[in-house]
Amino acid sequence: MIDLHLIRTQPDYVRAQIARLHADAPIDEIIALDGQRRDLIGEAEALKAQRNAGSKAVGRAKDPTERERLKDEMRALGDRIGELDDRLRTVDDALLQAQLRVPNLPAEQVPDGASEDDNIVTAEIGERRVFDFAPQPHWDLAEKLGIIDFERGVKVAGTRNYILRGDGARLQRALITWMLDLHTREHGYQEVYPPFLVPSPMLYGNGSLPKFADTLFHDAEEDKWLIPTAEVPITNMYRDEILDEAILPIYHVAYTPCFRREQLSGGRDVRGIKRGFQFDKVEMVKFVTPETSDEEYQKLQADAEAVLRALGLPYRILQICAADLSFTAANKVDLEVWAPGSDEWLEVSSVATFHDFQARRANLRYRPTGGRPQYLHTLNGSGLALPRVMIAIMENYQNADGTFAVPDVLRPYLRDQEEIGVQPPVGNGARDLAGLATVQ
RNA sequence: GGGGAGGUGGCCGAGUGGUUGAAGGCGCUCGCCUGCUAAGUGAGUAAGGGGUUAACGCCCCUUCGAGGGUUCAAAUCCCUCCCUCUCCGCCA
Repeated sequence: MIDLHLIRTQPDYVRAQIARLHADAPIDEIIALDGQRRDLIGEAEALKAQRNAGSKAVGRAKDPTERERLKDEMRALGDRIGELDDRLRTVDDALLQAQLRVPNLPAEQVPDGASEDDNIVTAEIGERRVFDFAPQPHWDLAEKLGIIDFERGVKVAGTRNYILRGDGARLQRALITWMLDLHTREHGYQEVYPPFLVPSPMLYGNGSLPKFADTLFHDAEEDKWLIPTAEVPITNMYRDEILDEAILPIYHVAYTPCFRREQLSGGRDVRGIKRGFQFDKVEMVKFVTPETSDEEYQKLQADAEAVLRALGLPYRILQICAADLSFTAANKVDLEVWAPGSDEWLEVSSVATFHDFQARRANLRYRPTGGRPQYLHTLNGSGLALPRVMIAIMENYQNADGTFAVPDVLRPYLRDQEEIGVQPPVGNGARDLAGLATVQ
């Protein structure tokens, strides 16, 4: 949410910023409701002060007649207060609903633009490899090697599902462990392992609700949602708390699966593992003071880039323009890795700063030394999204014979294995079947 | 899933209808005092919202797990829900 006081005092500024987003927001409605709300509060509170004083007088009153007279008076007052409170509740709720629909305002330095076509490539890092053979897309390569089983994934779970097998599964596990180690050992993050199924307020807190309900998986029985990103549980970890300034900044990193009801679309995007209903991600989340927020944003981006650099993958940085900013972000860059087999840039990280937008929704505050509590700033960035990193490794490190090399940094995590080749057959003997029989 | 106990301020812990926004203690802050420290001593020490002020501040409302109800008046009584502890059951 953005500051109600800002909307009240500088509505034109707010409207102008929202225009930059090419978005709509119920600013007039909010201003009207805010006015009604404050009028009602003033009225109700004056009556409450009267009733509180009157009720004390009842307790002190000696004379029974006088006592009854006061009680009648207070009863009448109570009825009027009840009416005002009912109206206030209605107005409050409408105001909150309207506020929840207002997107975050873009940071000053975010460039204008009309659509995602106006995003700006600010840097391209690393050399794109020149192949002396035609690089395969990962869906062919991985299937031939037997490390991704598309057919059985679909059989088990429906379209856009796949099963990683053998070294495919190991590679992803190695990547996860290595990324977590990198961020915890070298970038100062604390690893956390959060719940994947959370109730609605958490999604309002990070800004996924109410706008993106149709892209989330919901369990009606428990009224809980599968997380679309680790950002959801982590951002809410400190909700309703007032943190000591001394403990900020807080850095967390987590590995979780992410669940998204992607809108089905035809074409290339359905091939391979680029886009699924479930994918794994290592996510970084920061809680910082407003003063350090810009600096922390730069560092966060560097932390995400460090993963790609260490893997030796060519990537580019995309500054997102105002029109393409997500609902919650004040500023955002995407990191896109080059996939030579698929012949496209793949978004593997989104690094965003939210200023106090999420903090207001989730009630995340800190107490400046000697001062009054105030909202802190949140930031997050993928570090990184696993399937697309897998794609990039397979496609960039592939050999002419259809195998591919393991990037140096991952070898210690794969028993020094140097390349991934055709997987040996499975289930081929009495040994395996005998083993299976004893498994519970 | 079933039974029992309980959820009060930064922490511990009183408090079963009215001067209790909440005793007492601990912690913390500022001051006094004592060569230093410890001890002692005085004062202060929740959040949110509304109003007022140039500002410091002042006034008012709300909040004792959450929501609803009874009452002139609720931390205190009633209902629903959530959470914690505990016994039993079940279970990776």
